[in-house]
Amino acid sequence: MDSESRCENCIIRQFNSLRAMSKDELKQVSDTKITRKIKKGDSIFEEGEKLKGVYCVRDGVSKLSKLSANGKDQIVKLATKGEVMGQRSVIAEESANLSAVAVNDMEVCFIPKEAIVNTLHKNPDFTFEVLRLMAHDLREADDVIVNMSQKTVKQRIAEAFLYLKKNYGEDKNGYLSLTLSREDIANVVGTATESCIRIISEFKKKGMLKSSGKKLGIADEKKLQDLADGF
Amino acid sequence: MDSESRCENCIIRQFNSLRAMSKDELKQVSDTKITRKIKKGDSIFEEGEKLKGVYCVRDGVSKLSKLSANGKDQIVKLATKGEVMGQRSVIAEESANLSAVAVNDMEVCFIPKEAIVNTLHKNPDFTFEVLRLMAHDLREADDVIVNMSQKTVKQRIAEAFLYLKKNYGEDKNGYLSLTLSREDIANVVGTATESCIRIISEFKKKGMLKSSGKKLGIADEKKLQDLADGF
DNA sequence: TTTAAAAGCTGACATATATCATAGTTTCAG
DNA sequence: CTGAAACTATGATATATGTCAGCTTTTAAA
Repeated sequence: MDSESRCENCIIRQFNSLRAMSKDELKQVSDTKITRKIKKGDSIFEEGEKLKGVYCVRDGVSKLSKLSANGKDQIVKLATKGEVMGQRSVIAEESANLSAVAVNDMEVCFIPKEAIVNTLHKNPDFTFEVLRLMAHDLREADDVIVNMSQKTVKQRIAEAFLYLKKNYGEDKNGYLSLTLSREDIANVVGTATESCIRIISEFKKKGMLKSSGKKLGIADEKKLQDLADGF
Repeated sequence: MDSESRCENCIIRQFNSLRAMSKDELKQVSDTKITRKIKKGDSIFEEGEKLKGVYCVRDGVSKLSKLSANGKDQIVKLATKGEVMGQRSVIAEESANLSAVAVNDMEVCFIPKEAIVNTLHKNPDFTFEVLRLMAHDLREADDVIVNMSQKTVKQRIAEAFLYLKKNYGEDKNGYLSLTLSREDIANVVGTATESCIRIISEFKKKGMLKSSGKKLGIADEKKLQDLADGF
């Protein structure tokens, strides 16, 4: 599969609308995109920046985070292959509210906002699909709000590991494919790094998590799930 | 202003698209809507319910909340005159993820989902406007997530009062127009009712809030803002 | 008007979590 | 290979917040 068609797939998968975009429109997106390689730890865009387009993740994982007043980063979302970053800012014509930083080496393709806005205006089915996805995202955001305010740090960390397994899978030995630093996990669940480390150690002692080198794996999914659910 | 045109205004204001909806479409919405009166404390729809349409708030305020595993309600949003409830569920074709309960006596109008979906499919400008609003909402949801996980309860309560003043205003004596119970405030900021009561008392002692009867008012906005910002 | 229920308040106490300090361990650039 | 920097780990302690219990005041229904 060449890079052109792979990039189209990003858009198509994200917007779930192969049928909704005409050949011409796809062609236009392909013609205008630019591919970039991003090294682990490097930034793709920063909070407050005016985005000139959206970024489609072709390979690797990016963390989308926001700096809070107390100087801590809160990771709001992890974006992986096939996902698009920056579309909210482009659609709402607002500056980016999140920063995007590469969790590991990445490849992203850039799609100028004109191409997106153009298609949105010309192709109602496409727009409707984007709307449906955004409605779904909004629902998920509500769930996150409830979890953040009602669950304990332990429960949220348990959930984070279940999420990592569900969304990124595990290798043949049962270790999570995506390895995040303790600090990143802490920033996902909104806690102090030390607390995160302590709880992970506790989970290992209790046989819910296992580790091998710097890899972490889920050893007892049911126990972890029960804890996350508050039992 | 008769009730028909007022209801149209709800939709128009919410979707910010007077020009985007044709006369015929507006007519169709008017023809299909049903008006309902809701008493304080009564429910408009429940979490998990399949909504047959959206509700447009014509008068009063509704709290949109979700029951968490530990049995506490988390209020995710307050919907007031001109706002529409249930559109996410209708657009994403998912069951409602939030319950809507009247904070005070309300009047709402019901718009069947066919009318909405119909217009969404036929009128791309309308769809694009809805999309823009939803993109904006999603950004706000991200901000709430960051606040919930990074700010203290005191900061969040301070913010809640500033929000109430900003969005619902105050009477001539400087008391908030919208009076919420301590429990409701606690459920907005995600804390225990007792903690909320204690902190409100503290704010009164420190001259940041004032009270008269069951009304609360902001006595020192700057102090409250500084606290919310972490100074 | 009476009275039960809901809301508001306060104290005592338990506990989760943050913070600070220190040290071992891994990673990686030079 | 080596040293500095980043990451992981753990203890001691402080603090914010939740929980439980009892009480008063307000609200609203009979």
